[in-house]
Amino acid sequence: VGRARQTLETARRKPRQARANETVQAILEGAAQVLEAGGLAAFTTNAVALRAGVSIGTLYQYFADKQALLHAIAERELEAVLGRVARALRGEEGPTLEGRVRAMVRAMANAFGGRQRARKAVMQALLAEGAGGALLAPIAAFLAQAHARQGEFEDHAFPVLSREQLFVLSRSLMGAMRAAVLEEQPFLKSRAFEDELVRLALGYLASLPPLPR
Amino acid sequence: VGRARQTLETARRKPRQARANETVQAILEGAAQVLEAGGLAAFTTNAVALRAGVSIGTLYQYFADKQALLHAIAERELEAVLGRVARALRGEEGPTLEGRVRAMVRAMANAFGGRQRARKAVMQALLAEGAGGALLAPIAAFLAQAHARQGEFEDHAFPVLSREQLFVLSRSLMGAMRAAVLEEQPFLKSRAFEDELVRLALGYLASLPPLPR
Amino acid sequence: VGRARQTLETARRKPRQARANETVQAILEGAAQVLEAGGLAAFTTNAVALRAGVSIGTLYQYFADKQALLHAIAERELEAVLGRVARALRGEEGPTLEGRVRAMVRAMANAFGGRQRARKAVMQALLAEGAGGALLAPIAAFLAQAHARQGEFEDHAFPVLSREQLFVLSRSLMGAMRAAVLEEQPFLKSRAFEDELVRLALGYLASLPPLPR
Amino acid sequence: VGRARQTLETARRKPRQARANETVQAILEGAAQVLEAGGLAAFTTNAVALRAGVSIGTLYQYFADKQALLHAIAERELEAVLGRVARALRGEEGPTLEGRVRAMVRAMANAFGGRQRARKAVMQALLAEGAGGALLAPIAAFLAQAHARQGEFEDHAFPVLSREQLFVLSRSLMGAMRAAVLEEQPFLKSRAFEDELVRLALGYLASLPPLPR
DNA sequence: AATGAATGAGCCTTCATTCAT
DNA sequence: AATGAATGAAGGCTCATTCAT
Repeated sequence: VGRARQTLETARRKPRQARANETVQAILEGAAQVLEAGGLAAFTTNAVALRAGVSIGTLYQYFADKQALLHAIAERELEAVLGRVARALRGEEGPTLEGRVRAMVRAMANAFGGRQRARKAVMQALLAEGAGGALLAPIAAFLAQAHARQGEFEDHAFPVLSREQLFVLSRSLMGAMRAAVLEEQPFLKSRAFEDELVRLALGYLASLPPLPR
Repeated sequence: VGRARQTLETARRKPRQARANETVQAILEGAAQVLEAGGLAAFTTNAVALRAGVSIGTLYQYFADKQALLHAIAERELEAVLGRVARALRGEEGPTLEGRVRAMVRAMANAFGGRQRARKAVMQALLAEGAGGALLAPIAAFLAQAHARQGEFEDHAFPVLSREQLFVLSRSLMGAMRAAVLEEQPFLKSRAFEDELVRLALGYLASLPPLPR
Repeated sequence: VGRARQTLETARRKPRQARANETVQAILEGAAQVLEAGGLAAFTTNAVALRAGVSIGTLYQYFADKQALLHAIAERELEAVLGRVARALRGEEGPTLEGRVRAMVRAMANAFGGRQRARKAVMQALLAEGAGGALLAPIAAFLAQAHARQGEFEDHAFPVLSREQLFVLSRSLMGAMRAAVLEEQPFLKSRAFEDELVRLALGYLASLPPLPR
Repeated sequence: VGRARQTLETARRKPRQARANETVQAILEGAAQVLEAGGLAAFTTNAVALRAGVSIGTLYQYFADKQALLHAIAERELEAVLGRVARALRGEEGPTLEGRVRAMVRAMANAFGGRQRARKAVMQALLAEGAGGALLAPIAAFLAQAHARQGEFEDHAFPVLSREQLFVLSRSLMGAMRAAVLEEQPFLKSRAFEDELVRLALGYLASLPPLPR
């Protein structure tokens, strides 16, 4: 976003920055392709540069190191997903709790533009350095605030969730989805699968004690 | 030489295997220690050999390559866990559905003898090569057969689960646990966390339609 | 284009040269600063351009390569020193032999405007390519001519020096000073150090046989 | 020397160490050759390994990094010289002050087995990291203690030297010799040159005030 | 005259694996 | 059965230099 924004703001003033932006995009795209094609093992800076059609030196002009590149690609994809997830949770695609959860599930299932291996690799890499939490932060945040925004829900009382409950709810959903990705389950984007995920979330919420601390 | 050795083979087999077994155990233990101490990044074959007190050559006498070592260590730990998980599911530590689920959750949470970093590293490594599914096989198997063994449950009607339902139930549980490990959550072995996992499973089961196909 | 430009050449030369000169000075100053701040290791053409506030392309418009830049900076500083050294040797700051030697030593010790690290780095770089001798040429020249200019000295008979004697006298003085710079000795500019250098030179001269060949 | 000794001591016990020792020597020799042939610029770890006839991996098995290799080569050569310098200063090759100084000068002039470029390169490298002082430590130490050992000298009263005097005496000698090396002066090992260096040292000592503080 | 994006050769270093002893 | 010295492919990264604009 930072860079994309810059392009818009200063495109006129510094035509050179336009080229730079193209290069950055090419690198990110190349990185995603390498990841998709060969997973984390094939993800070398040289391979990315090659695929992106730039020199290795150019790559390092824009990304401090390999990790930075990984973060950038994660961010790029995440940005796209999170926008849709946020809209879903805000109820813009259906006001009921179920509607929101369903929309969110759908958005997550379609993350990374369908590049499952790349998605998998990025996940692994981020988890490996302990930055995996960031992927879920927005979802956790929504759930954490849901109680306070009780009024928004037409059909459901939303309990305050404890730390552990929050964790279990978000991670179990993600876990199921992640497993479907990693195991390349054919039903990943099916309605039946989506139904079960929604049921899992709603069933869990329904089973919570009426008056949690 | 080959023949002469063969002649002695039977006589020496026992003691040889004993020594060999010790060596293998030493290597596996060393591997677990290296993993625990430095994570996957420190997990080099040389480091393992050093920690195990054997030469690198010896290590390769027992393990074809690094992956084999990793699989062996995973297997060793898995074996220990799976035994307890199976007993839990069989109802040997409490006949109710909740009791079984709870015992299973507990067994899983205590896997790897408490060596969380090693557990995390092994998980990562196995996931990286797509072998992660193996971790869930026994649980999936149990759930798949639960309906058929309806009689075993004193307190609960156990529905037949569809493919998607089976998947969601097992993977969401594992996913939550996995995330707790990978994110090094402090509450991994807490009672509160255990409660929520049990609730997740039971809540999901309870939310299933009365008469599934 | 080439011709058209030539037509204008004379008219614009002055202002152009003025700007160009500013740029060159900025680059040289930036180079000195980089050298002083980070030594030879930090002395990259990009770093110099950045510090000088010009683009890397501009730097290369004025300096063929990194070495040329280094030579230029050495020359710039040398020019300043040599002027003072020459005046010292000419007796303009004290007519006696001791006075001249002392003034020379002082001038050398204050070279590079006190930027010791930069001085050290330049020395290293020049020595590395065997151009170190240039630093001493003027001094050697003076000594070589001193006998012929016997009349200039009020207090001392100045012997003709053999090739080896000339060499030893000049290089030992420089060597001591150089070492003080490279080892970053705190006493570099102290009076005590200066005294000893003067003593070294005078003591050596006094020990020469009365009638050298 | 340390390693050579080990070979003799443990040659029987650990034949493998003999091979290792050979390798180390080969690497050091290769390093010296590379340095001699192409100076510091050509001194890459790959070049050294190639010249030494070992793989790059082997090189790194014995030397932590490039610097360590440089230090080792410096140490190896230094050890050889310092032994002779020490003997000279102890008076074992002539009891008079002049005899000692002369023997020392000669030992230094013959340092590095005549490999001047290698010597130069090593000097530069060590100076570049501020470790240059070590090269002179033993000489400085001798001079520093000479006064206390007054009785050893049959022909000379040896004054106590101040820090600055010690520095000037040792560095000027080294400086002249160094310059002769770097400028590849033909008289480097001539008697005439040696005479002048001795004269420089003795002349300086003679010019010191009779009763220094 | 100036810019700065792009280049790519080449450097240092790691580590899985082999094989002679 | 064990040893450990040796190997070398491969990776991350730097930086002097070029050239289209």
